[in-house]
Amino acid sequence: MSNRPPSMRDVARLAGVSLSTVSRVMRGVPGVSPVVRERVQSAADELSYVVSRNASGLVTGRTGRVAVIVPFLQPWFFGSVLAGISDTLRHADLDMLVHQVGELRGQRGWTRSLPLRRNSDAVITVSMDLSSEECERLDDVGVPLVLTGQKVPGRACVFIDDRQGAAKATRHLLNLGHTRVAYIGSTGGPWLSLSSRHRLEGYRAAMADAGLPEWSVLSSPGRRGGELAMGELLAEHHPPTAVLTEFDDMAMGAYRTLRRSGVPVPGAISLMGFDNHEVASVLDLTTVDQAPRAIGTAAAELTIGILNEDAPHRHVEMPTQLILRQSTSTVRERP
Amino acid sequence: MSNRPPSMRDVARLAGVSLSTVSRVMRGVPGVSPVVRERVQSAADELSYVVSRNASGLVTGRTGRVAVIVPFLQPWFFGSVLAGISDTLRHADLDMLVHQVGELRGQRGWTRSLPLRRNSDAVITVSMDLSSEECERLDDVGVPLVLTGQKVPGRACVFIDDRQGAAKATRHLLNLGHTRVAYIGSTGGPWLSLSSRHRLEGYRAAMADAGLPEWSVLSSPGRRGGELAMGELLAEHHPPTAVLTEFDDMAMGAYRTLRRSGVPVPGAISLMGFDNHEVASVLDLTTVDQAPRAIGTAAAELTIGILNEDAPHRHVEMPTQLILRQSTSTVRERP
DNA sequence: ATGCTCAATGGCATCGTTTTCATACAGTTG
DNA sequence: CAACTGTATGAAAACGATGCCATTGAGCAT
Repeated sequence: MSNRPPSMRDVARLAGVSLSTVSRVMRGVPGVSPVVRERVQSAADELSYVVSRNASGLVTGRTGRVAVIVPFLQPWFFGSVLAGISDTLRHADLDMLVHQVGELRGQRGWTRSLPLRRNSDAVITVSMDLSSEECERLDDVGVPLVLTGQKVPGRACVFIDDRQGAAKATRHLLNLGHTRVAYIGSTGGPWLSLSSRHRLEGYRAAMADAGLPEWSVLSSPGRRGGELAMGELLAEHHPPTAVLTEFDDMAMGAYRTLRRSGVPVPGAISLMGFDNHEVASVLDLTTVDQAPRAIGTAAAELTIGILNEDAPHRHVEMPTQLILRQSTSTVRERP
Repeated sequence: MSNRPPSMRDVARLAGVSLSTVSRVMRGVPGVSPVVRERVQSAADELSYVVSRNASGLVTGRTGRVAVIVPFLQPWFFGSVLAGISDTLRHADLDMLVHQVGELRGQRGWTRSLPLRRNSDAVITVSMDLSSEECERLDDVGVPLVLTGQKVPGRACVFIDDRQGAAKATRHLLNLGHTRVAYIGSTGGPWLSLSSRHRLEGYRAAMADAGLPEWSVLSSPGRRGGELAMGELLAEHHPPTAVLTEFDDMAMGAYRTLRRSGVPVPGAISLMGFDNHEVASVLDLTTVDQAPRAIGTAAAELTIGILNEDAPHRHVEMPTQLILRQSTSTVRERP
């Protein structure tokens, strides 16, 4: 293992100049003659020297890092958002610190347990659905805060219009001629409850507009919840001919129940999800896309904008898009 | 926005002690009376002070951060590995820096472009399938390197026995009475090529052991490749009665083709994947689990061990496990 | 009382940068 | 030739922690 990584002093010695000059060259600021600049550059290359963010950050007060807080890392969605964030931050020469909150959440003062303060220039939360109290706790860190997946007045946020997305989906089903359109939603989940509410509202609004009665079943979030909820619906005397679920994961559970019960999709029941899960295409599931990667990109851009003080707009609404596949079709009443 | 984050000096002043004492308390080292310790602690809490890793790292030479390098962030697999790493590192009070290499890979000297040097205490690569030259480049950073998803003699690695896993899967199909067992593999993928090779070898070995002819189709990695490959197999005069794919993603593509062609699974063809993708259960896909989260955990533990100098074992082989679901069954010849 | 030990605490140099200020030197001008 | 530019360069003081060494004072044996 190498003894000690080279310091700026080593570069200075090798190039025969002072520390200040090396610093100027490394930061690319003017005020160094081309000859010297060249000499310093090649000295640095020779030692394969890179500036210690630790040390420079100490002086500048900037760490060159952005902390990203996610509830969990496993679900598909977060990987996509992180991918967007990561790519965008790299171009601004910022590193990405990832904190998975997970089960820690709920413990009083989990925001404290993260070593954010002084260790990042900004904080991005991903679908954390923060309470205003939690927001304030994070404000306390003293760096800009950018939220995704929730809309809070006066704060920098990136979000989608869940209400509109769900309404769009519902209208798609209604346009196909369905009148008995049920909704499977989640309840009591550990996060996303705000988005849950909005999606349900969107469905309700669309149904009301069409003058049709709403029909919603709430279950535990996740695949299992979808399975159970669909079971309930099938047990009805007159089951629905179309079902919209709050997210693709629940749709997959519902799909499983349908397959096991021998109910043809979309023959007897049209099924729709929400999210455009990476495997929705495998199931040919009609769904609503929310472009998670683009959300990440937007959040990172917003963050960079704020850090550069040229903060333009603080609210970014991402579009949702209907993805039509094979799991929905016009209504065909069963005999 | 607050003026300036509190420094250790502020805490010291508030608690009426010296800098050294605060430092001792924050690091939890002995040599401070309980009374003072308590006083300092509450002063720190009041200011919601946390130590600056930047500053402490400057002195100790440790950054308190571990860099994780992944090819991409979107695929399900990486999220799971990261989840394992993240949780484990947190307990050791280490932060996780994530670098997505993505398209950068392949550019000469991509290892240089990452600001690793001096900015992390260790580097973990996830399924990067590094060449020995790339390894050396990373050694150059001067911090311990831990590889996952590949086995390199003399280096700290975490990996699974792909060969054995594929052989296990193949034998499962053979035990069900299948004799025409095909393999769908990937070719020319941007990464994972080593693991690809091993899985194919495992399949071949199992077939050879059973005295049966191998039958493999290589296609582009990913779902689309699976679709196409399965199309090819179905076009044969005597299609196989069982198909093993290199990974679940390809199995999903294959599954789609089968569904569209009206071939019942597992009625006419038994289908197996490899990875235990989070949605394999939705499709009731029999597969081989490689516990990505556990891989992450193991890699992080290995890293921590090395950092604490008590590095025990440098090679960790993770077990694979057959996950039996509904997509495989005993052979039933079609009429 | 005196000397000794040991735990608790404070002082200060140090880490590797940035930043401000001072200096040297070349070129221009009156 | 003196005074004034302005541009390169260097010296030194931060930044916020750690870690070594010195100091203090209490407890105890002599």
